[in-house]
Order: sequence, then structure tokens, then C-alpha cells
Amino acid sequence: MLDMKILRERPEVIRENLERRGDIDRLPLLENAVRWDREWREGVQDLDRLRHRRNVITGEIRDLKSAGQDAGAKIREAADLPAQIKALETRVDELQRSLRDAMLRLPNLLHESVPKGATEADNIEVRRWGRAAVPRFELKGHGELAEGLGVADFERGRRAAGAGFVYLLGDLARLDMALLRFGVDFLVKRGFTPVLPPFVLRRSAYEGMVDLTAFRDVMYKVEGEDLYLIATSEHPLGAMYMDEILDVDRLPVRLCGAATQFRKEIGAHGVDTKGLFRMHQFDKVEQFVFCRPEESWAVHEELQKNSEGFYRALRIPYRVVILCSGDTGKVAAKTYDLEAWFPRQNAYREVGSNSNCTDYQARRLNIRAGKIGGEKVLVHTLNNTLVATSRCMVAILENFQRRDGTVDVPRVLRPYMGGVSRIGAAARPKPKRKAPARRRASTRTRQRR
RNA sequence: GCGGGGAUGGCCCAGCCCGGUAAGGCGCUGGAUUGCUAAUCCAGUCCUCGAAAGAGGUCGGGGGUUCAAAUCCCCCUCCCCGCGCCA
Repeated sequence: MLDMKILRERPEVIRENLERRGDIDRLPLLENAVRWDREWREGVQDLDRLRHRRNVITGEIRDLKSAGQDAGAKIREAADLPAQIKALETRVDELQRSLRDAMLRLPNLLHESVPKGATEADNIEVRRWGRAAVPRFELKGHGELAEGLGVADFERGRRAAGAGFVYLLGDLARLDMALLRFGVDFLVKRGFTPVLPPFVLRRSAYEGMVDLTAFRDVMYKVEGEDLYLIATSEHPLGAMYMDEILDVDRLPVRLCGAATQFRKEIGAHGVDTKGLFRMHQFDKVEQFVFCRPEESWAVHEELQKNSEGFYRALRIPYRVVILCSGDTGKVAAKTYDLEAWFPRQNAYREVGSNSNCTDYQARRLNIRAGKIGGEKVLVHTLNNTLVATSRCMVAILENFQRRDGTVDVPRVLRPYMGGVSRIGAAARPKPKRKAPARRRASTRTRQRR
């Protein structure tokens, strides 16, 4: 939510921001908000005058009674005040609710460095890393490949839980866990505290993080309970310090959430839709930071470095784009996407998103920084995917696929997989005792050619 | 699931039976005093409206009774303890 002060003092800033985002549909919302705010303040003043009168008379009645005198006249004088107050209260409450609803729907102010643009196509690439190799042989689709290697079972996943769910088996199951564990260790080295959050949240906690409209569309609800499965660990991490005051000396708080995420809305476009790329359930390591306002832009770059460092460690080529004004999410002031190279799709595709939400989330969550009794200021919040395992595994299955249908495990992950260096090697017909060394070498040579 | 106890300002806690200005402590901030520190004393410490003076609100949430509700009545939520069930 935006600062009410901006609405009152500089509404043109909000209007320009909406125009920059190409969100002109919400301009009437802004006008209404300005009007409701003015009417609300007038109403509050009228209401306070009435309440003041009531309080004065009530005090007089109290004094008369305690002095043992007759208060009948005063009581009659006060008799019709409650109805008037009630009526005005109702009106003021309505105005306030309308105002808040409108405010919640106005997007965050974009940072000045966000390029103007309408759609995804206008996002600007800021850098690339690694060689986006074109395969020398026809890559198998990752789903087909994984099924063939016996490390994923989509059919049984569908049968048991529906489309969008899968059984990961053997080395792919281990790869998922290896990514999580490597990801967590990677961030712990950089000062993050690992957090295993609740995988469900109450509605009231959830409303601090997302809009009401999101519930129906993307979130799973536990039947008969006021609980929703988390769509990203950003949500429980953000809600963690709701209504709290964080010690300013202990900021920034760097949290590293490792959790399973559940999303109803997964769409169905692009190649290999039947696969791991879009799932109803996947695992993720998330960076989440609460910091002081003046340091959030530095932290934003820090989080970006972390994600890029992670993909470099895996040796997966990527590029970074800055989202244009029209493509930047409502709560973010600025967002970088990290797009990994997917050779089969012959494209860079989003695998992570890094947003500085400035004070927009914090205002709604009411998370402040300060000293108890001292001055308090809203914190800034930032979140950045370190790794969403499902998508990252697709990138691994595509980038490190060999001609023989096995897949190299990135070196840094091998210690987390009991030394397994290649997925599928064990599933293939056992080579003769003397053969393995030569066989591997020849495979490699062929691939290089 | 059953029984019991709770929710009051940043924290602790009184007030509730019996309606009439939410007391006190801790912490923190500022000031006074002071070789330093400590102690002591004074003021402040939540939200809203207001340029200010000031006013209003706030006792888990929502209704109700009343001139007046932390207090009485009704409904709901959450937390804690015990029992039950349980990895």
C-alpha cells in the first residue's frame, strides 16, 4: 500500500506512476481515493465534534450524580446523541473502507531506473553470462528424458494427484534436494538465516501479503480450516514479523526460506508443457530481506549478485533483464528477472525474480524499524528467488544432457548427491568391467565434435 | 475432540464481581542534577484528524444494553495448560 501522505500532498506522482505503468484503468480509482479521503477527513471531524459533546455531557452527568444531584435534564439532553453518532460512524466507516480498498489496488511507485515499456517484450537485458550453446544433437524434452531414465513419473503423478503433480524418483529426487541444500548453504555463507516456514497461512496473515483476488485464482485452501497453502515462501517470511517493530541495529534481517510451494494457476503454453516447467507444486529457496529504507537499493543488488552467483556455480548460462514499467508487478518498485538458457527451447526463460518492494509491503504488514520508544520507520522488504528447483532441474536436464541420454550433475551438487555425477548412468545397461573409462571418454569426445 | 485458564499501550501487569477520566512497574527518549558512571527527580513514550491550539479513538474481533462499557449481555477468533489421539 502507498503512503497516504502522497495521496494527499502529491497525487500527481501517483497518477504519473499509473501512466508510466500503462495502468490507466486505475486512474479513476485514484480520483475516487482522493475524494474519499477528503470526505473521510471531513466526516471524522464532524464525528469527533459529536463525540466531544457526548463526552462533555457524560462528564457532567457523572459529576452531578457523584454530588448527589439530579441529572435528569442532562440525561434527556444526551438522549439523541447516540443515534447521530451511530449514523455518522457508519458513513465514516464506509468511506474508510472504500478508501482502503482503493489504496490497496494502487501499485507501488516505480524506481526512476525502471525503463518505460508496455510488455515483456520491452524488458531490457542488462547482462549475460555463460555460453548459450546450441546443441549438436537433438535434445530430448526434459519430461520425456526424465521419464525414460526412470527418475520422474508424470503418469502416476496425474493419476494420484492430477495434472501438475509428479513423482520424482531416484537421482532426480536427490537432485531436487541437492539444489535445496546447496542453495541454503550458499546463502548461509552470505549471512542468511535458513528458515523452514509454515507451508500454510491463515487468511489474516495472508492478506498482509497478497490481494483478496489472488486467493480464488492461485491458492489452495484447506477445506474446513482457515488455512491456505503457500504459493511462495515469500509469503510466510513476509508475514513472520507482521505488526512488529524490528530493532534497527539488527537490520538488515536476511532470511533464506526453503519450502514447497503450491499454485493452482499454472497456465499451459510453450513447449514441453507436460513437464516440470510449470507445476502445481515445487520447491524453492527464497531470499527475503527486511532492511532500512536507505539501504534497500544496495541490498537489491546484493540479492541479484547472489542469484547470479548460484547459477554461475551450477554453470548454467543466463541473462538478467530489468522489467519494464508495464511488466513490473504491483508491489515492486523495481524487478530484475534472471533468465536461464534453455537450449531445447532455444530461449532464455525466467527462473527467478528479484524485487525491491520498498515500504509497500511493510506498510500493509505494519513492520517497522526503530528503537522501542524511539522514532520508527517502515522497513523495506525485498525478495528474490535463489532457486526454484523444478525449473532449475529443467535447465540442468537440457543444458547438461548428453547424446547418450544421460545428464551430467553440476559439480557443486555432487557432494549433496552422494557423489553421483551423472543421472541415468546407472539405469543404462551395465557396461563390461573394463569398459567404463573409455566409454565415458568417447562419449565426451563425440559431444565435443 | 473434551476440560480449564487467558488476550489490557514496546514488554509485564492492575482494573472486570459492583459501569462513571485505563492505575502501576519495566524498558526507551529528552531534560534537570552530577568529576565519570550509577542513583534520583521532571516530562514524554499507541493510532486518527488538525497549520496549531486542541479534539477524538484505542483494553483480541463483531454485535447489543446504557446518557456513559475494559467492566454487563450475545456471537466469534486466537493463545496457553491438562487429557485424548498421534509422526
